[in-house]
Amino acid sequence: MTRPPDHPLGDRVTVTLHHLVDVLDEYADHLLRAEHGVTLSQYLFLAVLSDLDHPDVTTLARCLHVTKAAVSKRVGSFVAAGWVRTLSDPGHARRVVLELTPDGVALVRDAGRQLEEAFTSAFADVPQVDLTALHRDLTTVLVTMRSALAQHVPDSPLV
Amino acid sequence: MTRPPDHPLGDRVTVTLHHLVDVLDEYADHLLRAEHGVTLSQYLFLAVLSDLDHPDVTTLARCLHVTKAAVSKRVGSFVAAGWVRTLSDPGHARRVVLELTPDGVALVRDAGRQLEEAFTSAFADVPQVDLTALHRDLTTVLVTMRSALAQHVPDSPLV
DNA sequence: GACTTCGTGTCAACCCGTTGACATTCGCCG
DNA sequence: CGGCGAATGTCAACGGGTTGACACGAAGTC
Repeated sequence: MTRPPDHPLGDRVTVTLHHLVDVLDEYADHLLRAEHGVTLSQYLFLAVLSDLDHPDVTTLARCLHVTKAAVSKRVGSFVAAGWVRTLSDPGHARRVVLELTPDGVALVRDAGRQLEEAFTSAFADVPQVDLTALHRDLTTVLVTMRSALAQHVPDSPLV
Repeated sequence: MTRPPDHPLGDRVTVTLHHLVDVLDEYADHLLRAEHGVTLSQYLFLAVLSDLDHPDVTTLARCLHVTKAAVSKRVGSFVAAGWVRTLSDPGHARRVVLELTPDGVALVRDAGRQLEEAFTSAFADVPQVDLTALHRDLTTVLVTMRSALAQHVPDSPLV
């Protein structure tokens, strides 16, 4: 331990949070690759799309918390993989409307269910902590930090 | 809400965790850019380097939880910015040893202190939750999920 | 000394994100 | 009708990550 008293990487809680989401993501990513041949990033794209009703590129980008350029670049590979179809709005020539193919719907359904089961069974191995209370506290911290962010960075896409 | 009962994105807690780290990172990134002209990613590179004693590329990569190729590519820009120096091990011709310049040391010290202050003051605005207990519970969940990950992905860099 | 094996760093190709610029289209208003 | 601002999607250039291949040096073995 080079410097025990002052930790240079921000408060320790932030480090633990990062580690936790890294582990959770790696776990989900491995399950999705092995069982469904998709990346976690790809699954999230399709899952968010499945919750929307024929969004355009801009709307999907906002819901994914990324830029429209990022979505625009990825659409091609999803269409090539057979999970997504692009439609054109007859009333708005520049709009590109997105929808899942039947294959995409099935993938999101099956992968989502399996992911749900895996995480609930994994979380069941932590009886010492009250997950509902933990979630509530995390939400409280989140809203506080979000307002703190809004004060310092008013035009952030996360607020 | 298209599907209220079953959430396809894994348990809600995971979503909240992602949002929280996103907000925390954005907050830190904005502070570092405005006050010190560095990205959060750049600061983390330098801060981890500052905690090690003349590591080589492979060692720093392991501590950053990235591949050595990722570190190898970034070193050049850090040297060009004047924060990092590269040394060569006289007893090991292929090793590239890294160290901070005085500028790099000062940057990590100043930015780290300011980051620490900002986060402690922000967390002080959440008196409703016991941060120590929250941290303890998060750590408990982390170790459980890490062992769950180790069971499914034995050769993961995170375990 | 020659051989194999391992460790180390670099490279190319790719994935995925950003910003800034751009052409096109929509919609409003004079 | 004409013009002009806002919205939309795409592109190039870049930051930063990965994997797989590779060249080279270190080290043990025959």
